[in-house]
Amino acid sequence: MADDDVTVLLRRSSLRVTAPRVAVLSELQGRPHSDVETISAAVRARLGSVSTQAVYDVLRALADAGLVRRIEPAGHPARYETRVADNHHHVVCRRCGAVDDVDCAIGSAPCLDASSPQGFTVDEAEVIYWGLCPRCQERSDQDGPTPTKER
Amino acid sequence: MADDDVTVLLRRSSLRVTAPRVAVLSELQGRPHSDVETISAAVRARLGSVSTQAVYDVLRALADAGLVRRIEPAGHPARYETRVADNHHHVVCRRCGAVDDVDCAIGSAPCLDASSPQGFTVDEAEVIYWGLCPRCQERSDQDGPTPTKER
DNA sequence: CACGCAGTCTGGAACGAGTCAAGAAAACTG
DNA sequence: CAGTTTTCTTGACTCGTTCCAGACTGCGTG
Repeated sequence: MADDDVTVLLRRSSLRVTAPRVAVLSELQGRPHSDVETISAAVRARLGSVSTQAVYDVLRALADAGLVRRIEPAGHPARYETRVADNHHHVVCRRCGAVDDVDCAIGSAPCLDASSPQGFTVDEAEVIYWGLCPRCQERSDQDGPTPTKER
Repeated sequence: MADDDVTVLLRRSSLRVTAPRVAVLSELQGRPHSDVETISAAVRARLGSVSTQAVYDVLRALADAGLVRRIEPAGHPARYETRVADNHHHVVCRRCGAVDDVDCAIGSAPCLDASSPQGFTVDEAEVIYWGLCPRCQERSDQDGPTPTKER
């Protein structure tokens, strides 16, 4: 997606159009499920120098505006993705933390009715599948036993 | 559950029976979904003094042995529970972090088949429902608008 | 098209949860 | 019980993330 389109996206959410924002959003399109460090590196490669703080701020602004979704798999730093319109879930590799999309097994969001437990008001059902990515499956066939729950 | 029973549990998993372990496990039975701090406090009230580190170590040992399950809701410290035999899920309050059990919507574990996405080997489907607990619903009716995604 | 200010960015300090390391102190083994 | 192995204590430290104060800037207004 061209930077122009990203600009339109930002404007449409009444967010100021700044270089860091354009860069973050644009880089994120090409690298779904990146963590802050990866994003920072990409943004810096493009703009020269951007503070880590700015990246955090931008990501928060984008997330608040609904342009970006934050994923926080237990035991791994947060990831971000731009695929935000639909209701999909994620597979996370126990060993290397790789993340991939999984289309919703059931239907529309929240895709599972929690049977209104204990008076809670539920507005989102988050599903995370845990397992091993292809690459790590290979590795564990060779060296050593399957990792246990890890840490 | 009496400490004797807890002792048996530990032995059965070939874990050494130490005061901190008995205390942690036993307190956890009465307080499901406690975080480390709560557990430490309870254990100290019972034993006098136990280092935080010991609590972490004990919890890890128990988790590795499968006597305890660790829950890590994004943005909240880890919680622990002793209900491990069945396959159930959790509701988490966006505002106060309260956790409650939800019986599995579908069937046995993993209760949702990830349609074997991108070659991942899936061994667990984790479901977290996000919402507001009864108490926080009240509070938000009064003071101020519903919290957005929080943070 | 200069002005002004809310909204952004920089750099650095600070924080909470959790981990690592080394030695002292217990729990099983025979 | 003496020996061996595991666990607990203490304290320093990492990592991801947030907070703060001040400098800077995109952009609606006059």
